[in-house]
Amino acid sequence: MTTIRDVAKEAGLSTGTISKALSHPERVSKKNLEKVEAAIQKLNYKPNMLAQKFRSKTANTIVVMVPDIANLFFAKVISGIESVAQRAGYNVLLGDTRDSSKKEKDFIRMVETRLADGVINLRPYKENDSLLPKTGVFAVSASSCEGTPYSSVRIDNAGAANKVVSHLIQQGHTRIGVISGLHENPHTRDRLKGYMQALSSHGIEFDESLVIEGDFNYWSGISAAEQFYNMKNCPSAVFCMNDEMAIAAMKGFIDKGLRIPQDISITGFDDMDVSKYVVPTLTTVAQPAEKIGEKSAEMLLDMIQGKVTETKEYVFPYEFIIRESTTRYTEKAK
Amino acid sequence: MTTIRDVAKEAGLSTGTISKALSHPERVSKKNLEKVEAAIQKLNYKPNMLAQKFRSKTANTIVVMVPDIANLFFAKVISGIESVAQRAGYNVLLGDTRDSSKKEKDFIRMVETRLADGVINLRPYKENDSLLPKTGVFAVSASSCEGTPYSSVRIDNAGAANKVVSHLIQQGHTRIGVISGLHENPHTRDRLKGYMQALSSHGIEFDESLVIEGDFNYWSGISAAEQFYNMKNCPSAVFCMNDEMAIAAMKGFIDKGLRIPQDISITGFDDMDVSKYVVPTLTTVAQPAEKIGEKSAEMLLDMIQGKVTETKEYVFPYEFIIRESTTRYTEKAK
DNA sequence: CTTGATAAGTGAACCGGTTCATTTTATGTT
DNA sequence: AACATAAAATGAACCGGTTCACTTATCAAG
Repeated sequence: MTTIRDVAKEAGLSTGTISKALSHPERVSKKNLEKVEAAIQKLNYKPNMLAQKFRSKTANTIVVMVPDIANLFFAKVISGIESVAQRAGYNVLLGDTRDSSKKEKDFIRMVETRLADGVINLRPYKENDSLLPKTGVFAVSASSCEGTPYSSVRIDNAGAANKVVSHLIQQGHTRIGVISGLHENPHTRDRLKGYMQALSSHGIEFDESLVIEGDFNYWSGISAAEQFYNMKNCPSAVFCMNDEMAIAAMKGFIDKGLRIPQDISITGFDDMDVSKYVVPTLTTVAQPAEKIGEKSAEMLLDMIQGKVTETKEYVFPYEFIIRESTTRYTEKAK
Repeated sequence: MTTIRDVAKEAGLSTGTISKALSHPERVSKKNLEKVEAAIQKLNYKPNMLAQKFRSKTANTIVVMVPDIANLFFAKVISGIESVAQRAGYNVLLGDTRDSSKKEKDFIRMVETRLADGVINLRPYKENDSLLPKTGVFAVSASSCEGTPYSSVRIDNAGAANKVVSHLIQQGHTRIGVISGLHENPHTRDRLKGYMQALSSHGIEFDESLVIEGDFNYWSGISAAEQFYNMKNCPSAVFCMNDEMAIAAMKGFIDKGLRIPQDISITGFDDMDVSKYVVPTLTTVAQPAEKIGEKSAEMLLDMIQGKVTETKEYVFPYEFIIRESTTRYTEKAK
């Protein structure tokens, strides 16, 4: 492996000059710049980035912790992070934590040990379950929830849920089912809050039996749909806490012979690409995933570069998209 | 920042002993091991990984180059890579290249400069368009095509396409349309080859006008469906080169009033999760994405660790999955 | 042709681990 | 107790860049 000293010898200059030629070419004479260039070419010199980073103590890397990489929503957030990071000359180290706190610890350790400059967490913050130390680690929570104790970017989940459910109520629905995420998930909590707000502000009483717990994955949507179908009094509309479960629920109901939206209205959350492919297309809430990623990265870089010191919370607007899967309530259901 | 020398002083030992205690604890006496442990605790010492990697010259990191992170197929391959890498103690650095060769070069440079030990490329190899140097970089191509000149993992794309199209022919279809990827894409080439083989082995003449070029994305599927619909002699079945375009085409045809599969049969490729959600569910080819990722990582690690030197090609079996979107040919079409 | 100021270049020290030849200590044998 | 041998510990050198106090070259002004 050729080192900077080899180049120095070849060019007849000192290592300091070579180093400067590479990082601050404007501070080196044109004549010598050419010599350096020639020597580098001749020796096919590639600076050892590990040595560079080690000495200069900046990794130019940010870590992104993802609970599940095979999730389209996260993929889009990452895409946004990537684009901002790249522009700023930072690398993005992606950590698929698979909800394992051991892995999360490993990635946080990378920041503590200067392998990375900061971390963006895509797993929503849960009280008493944060592995992030209070100090010494620059961190941003993307797609977070209310009450995250460090810098975060999110949408108003409760408000969005409220909006969706209010729309269903205005369409005449009064028995509105919910397919939620896991109860302990912070997103579930926020969105359920919005659901209940919508009911109460329209004078509808909350019926606990209409909330079926899912886990944000496909099969839980299918199973929830079956449970609803078998109720003596099936709801006329179902608010699903993400698109995947909503699409599953539609399939579940269709297989039972119900028509959507004539017999039952369905709403989702996230606006995945699929949601506009599916037949019928899905009424849902669009989260600006890519922008959430971009903003998170910007916030983190500002912290790393010392431009910002206090913790901030950025709340993006969401978009409620009405498509074919919802319609006015009519008597005929089931 | 506390260094190993601080720990040595605190424990009353030499740096060498501390270092050994951390990497080969079995070679240090129990008594001193405890002293070291105590000193580390007391000083809250975190070894500087950059220094470690710099000195030991192994980054324990592999780079994965992805043309598009927001693509479910890639996400699954990555997931497989991650799991193998993690198990071997390697980190995975994800590079979203967005088909930009500049970015690809940057990531390859990371390997050349020892920031990473090897690279897995998820973009299929295209002749005269490879940025990988012939030597000095450990590389594996995942989800590759026939004729990749370095180690690779793939399925038999041509064979799978042949199988799909042969099935359609056996169901009585003779005019079979194709929605392809971009012509220059190697996957397009391989799959088209399979399509033509199926036709010729059943004595059906190839009709160029039945191949419509798409780009693997949703809208190109919609547009292709429209073009087929407007033909004087619309095909009775369409072979789509990925699921996304197949789902789009189904929607396109349905919107025109055609029924699937009664009026027109549709097949996809990839078996995305959505493909079993969609109504009707999609007949397609399943690629073992996760396994492709795992195998790629295993091959790369073997190369890095010097266990294997020659370049290898691993071809996974594919799975042809018949669902609801295809049926026997009947006269009534359109 | 000095002088002074600025630009360019030098090279040894440094970053914080790991490594290894060498010294010290522990263990076993007779 | 004396000696051989293995195990443990030592600490200086090293990795390949960057940094910075210092020297040398350059050039405009007097």
